[in-house]
Amino acid sequence: MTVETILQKTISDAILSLYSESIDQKGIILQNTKKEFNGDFTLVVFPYAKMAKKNPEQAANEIGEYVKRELPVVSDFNVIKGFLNFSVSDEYWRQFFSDNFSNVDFGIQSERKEAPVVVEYSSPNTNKPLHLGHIRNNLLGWSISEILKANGYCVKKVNLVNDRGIHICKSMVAWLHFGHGETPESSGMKGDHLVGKYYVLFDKHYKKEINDLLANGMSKEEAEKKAPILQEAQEVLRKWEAKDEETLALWRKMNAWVYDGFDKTYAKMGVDFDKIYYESDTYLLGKDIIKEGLQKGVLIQKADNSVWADLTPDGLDEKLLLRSDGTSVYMTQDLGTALLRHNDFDAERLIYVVGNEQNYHFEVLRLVMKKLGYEWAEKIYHLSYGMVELPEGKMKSREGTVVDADDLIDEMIDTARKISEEHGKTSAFEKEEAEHLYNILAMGALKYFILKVDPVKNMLFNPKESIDFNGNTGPFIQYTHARICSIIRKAAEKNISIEKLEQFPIIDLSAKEKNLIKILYAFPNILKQAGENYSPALLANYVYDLAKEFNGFYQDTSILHETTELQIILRVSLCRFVGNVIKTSMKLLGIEVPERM
RNA sequence: GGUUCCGUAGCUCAGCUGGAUAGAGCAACUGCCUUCUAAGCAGUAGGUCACAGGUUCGAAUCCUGUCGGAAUCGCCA
Repeated sequence: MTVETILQKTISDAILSLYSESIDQKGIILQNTKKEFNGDFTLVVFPYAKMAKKNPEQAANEIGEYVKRELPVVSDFNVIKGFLNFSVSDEYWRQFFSDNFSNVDFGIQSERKEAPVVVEYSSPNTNKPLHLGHIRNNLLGWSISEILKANGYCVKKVNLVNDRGIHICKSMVAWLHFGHGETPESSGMKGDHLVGKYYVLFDKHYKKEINDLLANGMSKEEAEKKAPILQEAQEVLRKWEAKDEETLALWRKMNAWVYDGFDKTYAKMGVDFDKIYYESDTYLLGKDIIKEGLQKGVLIQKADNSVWADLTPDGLDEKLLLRSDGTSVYMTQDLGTALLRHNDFDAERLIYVVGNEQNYHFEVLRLVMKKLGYEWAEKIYHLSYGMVELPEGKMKSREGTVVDADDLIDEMIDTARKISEEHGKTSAFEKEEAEHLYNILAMGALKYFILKVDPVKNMLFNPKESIDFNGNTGPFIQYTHARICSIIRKAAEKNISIEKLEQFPIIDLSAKEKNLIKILYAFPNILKQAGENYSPALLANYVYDLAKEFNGFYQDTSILHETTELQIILRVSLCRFVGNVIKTSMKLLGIEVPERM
């Protein structure tokens, strides 16, 4: 039990005994006392003062007296206007500190919850390489999965690869026309980039054909449909659906190239999956559900045989679920895969990490599922995230303003190398060790930069200026960790053993030490909130605050000097604690922390 | 036009379920490397929390409206 829960309970008792009002202890909200005031936890008493029909100050004093009398851990209290500030005894903080400082799993929930949480993320198309938008998706999906695991959930990370459809056929057609048998081996290109190259070539050629047709007097709309290369792609799609062996062989070959490329990018980003679904296996799913819905009469069939869901009662419009020719649309498939996933995992929650351009889609998905009688539709949660914008505006593939994931990562590594060498940081490093460090720093900078922003918000990414190594950045936190490791190494050289903690209670904590301990104390709660809100940003901003606070402490405290051995032990232990929490937080964000840099 | 989301310092972002004097970083300016790593620290300056109403002891936070920006409203995925 934490002090907060004990305080809540006692306050609840106090209100009951003083004012005969019963308030659930969970409804008693405590906040951390602001730095400018004395105390550790603050109760805002205005609501209870009203209840007690007394003025706030009087009520605060009464509650304060009661709590101080009943709770030995509360050493004192003070009242300012309607704010009741409790001071928790130093013994409590020291005890908390010595109980937890060496716990590498501090804050991690060890009790396992039974039902899994399924997190779908990444979900790439196989016709082009991953770009900056995918990076946000992948980092968010991976990190939130790890955060949920740390909160005791059994998490299944899944990827639904969109491996079929007109887009991949476009790449195939272009490759047949212009490829001359080019392969990743023959060209030295990464497979996904190679296939992407042909997708771009297709588009170029397609545009040219449209222009030619326009020049011949055809309408724009017609030209877009009649362009020969597009018709060819559509023919390839028909052949694919008819399981034409030659088409399938090419499709398999080119997809294999792409997967090979994706795997490399995923590995660089450090993300992984427990299960991969392929749309080619699932794209026919969902039709049965629709039929069932028709029989139940919750869906409507129009004269042309197309099937619709009427969502006007829910404030939306009508949504197509089956085309007039009986083929399925995106929504049909998603209905099917949702059911499949529910059956596969019997999950407590189905999380989809998908961009906010699909907010409407998921709203409809949930509503239709419910209409069809699947109560578990409420378990579907769309973890929606905003777009990544560039200084020039939106990323547009046609205008070539897309930031390629692999290019960006390489560029980051170059930057890390350049800056590190300028600082002369790695002159003593072996070459291999230095390269490894540049890698860690580059990915740390990139990941932290993206994860620290609230997912719902669109974010701006300036490739030239945004990725920095100073200030609120990944490398700053990594740097803090490296210095902590350095202190612990030096302490070991001085034969300072931090195991002698039973001696701690006789040492007074300085204000700065106490402040750090209070920040550390908050970690489990932050972790829980990050899980509940599906927001790695919460954790990222917390760990920055911690690192910043530690740096201030580091600067004006002689951790290893000019003091008694016991004080040194205490401070080194504090370093250990801060280091552990930084390491854990960063790990959950997917960021490695080096021991020296 | 309908719906949803966003709007906080010059720029990029925090601000937990309403609480005390709105916080960081970057950029600018001042100091600090003989002392555990200066990728750092301390400080100065920078705000009508888009705007207007409302709710209440109390609003950046909740409600309504207005103005800006984004997304979406395809028999594309």
